[in-house]
Amino acid sequence: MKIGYPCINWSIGCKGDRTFRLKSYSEEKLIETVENNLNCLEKMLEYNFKNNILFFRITSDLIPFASHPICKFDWQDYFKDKFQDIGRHILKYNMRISMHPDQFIVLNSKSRKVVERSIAELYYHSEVLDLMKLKNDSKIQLHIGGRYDDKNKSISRFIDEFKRLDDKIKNRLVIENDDHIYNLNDCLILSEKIDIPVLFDNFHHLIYNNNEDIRNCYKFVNETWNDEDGIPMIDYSSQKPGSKIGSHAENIDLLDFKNFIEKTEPFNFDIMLEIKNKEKSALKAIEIIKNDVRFEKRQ
DNA sequence: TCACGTCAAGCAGAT
DNA sequence: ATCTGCTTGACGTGA
Repeated sequence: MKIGYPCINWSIGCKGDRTFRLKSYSEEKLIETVENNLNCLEKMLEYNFKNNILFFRITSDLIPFASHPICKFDWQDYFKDKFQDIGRHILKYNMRISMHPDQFIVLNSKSRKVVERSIAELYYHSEVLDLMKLKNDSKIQLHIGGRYDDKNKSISRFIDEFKRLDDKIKNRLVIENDDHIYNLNDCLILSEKIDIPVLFDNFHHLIYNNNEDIRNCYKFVNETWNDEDGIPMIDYSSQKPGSKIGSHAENIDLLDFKNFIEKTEPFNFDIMLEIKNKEKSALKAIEIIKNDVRFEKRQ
């Protein structure tokens, strides 16, 4: 059971998601920015290793405009050695990596242009993981997409597009339940059809579910991940007190987290904390697991 | 140095 | 119609 946080570390004064405006695009600027981003990524991973945080989500902004037509630069080749170096560290540290393309990536869009752009962006994500030579247990997590007033047709479009994807994307893609269109049940049904792992998001599930027995959920989710995929990844968050339903907490709610871990027994997962203060909450979560003998066997 | 308008990209739901 | 949230502010021009 690895604990992680997404994309940004607030403690080390360096973030790996620096970008710039399309208008100011130049190769020099791209190289300079990516150099910074990769160096910061390295530092964040070092910090994580020292603190036993062995799960991390790499930002989609690592290579700005990587999938945009304006980018003709062969960043894959230029940064090949650096990527390999980072990848070697990840493997040596026994870390797990995920990525999460942002809201513009909609594989089941009704617009062909949006679908093509989405595929290009997914390709970029898989290139990053491939350049680091990470195994297929490093995943790219995506929601199923839009509803467009017809869920069945929209799911069919997802299936059609998925089947046409390059194997290197297919081998890394996992689907995540969202909090208002496609819930866990939808993901499990789709998973059965195209054999794709389901990444369970407990907070989305809390907001949007089918009143399932939670232990059954973990059981079914668990079955969608095979040996090559690694143990299942889970996104964990809790409600920000006093805020709109669905707002992610600033700080980890230790009682809720403990409760959550207890309920997932006996399954083993890697847990991504979608909590705003990032590494601070990860450190607390790791303490909880370390100090509870019941959780020992699942480490 | 700082204020502030704007930023590659989609979609749904609230106002 | 327009705004907001999503995983998250921050780029960069103009004064």
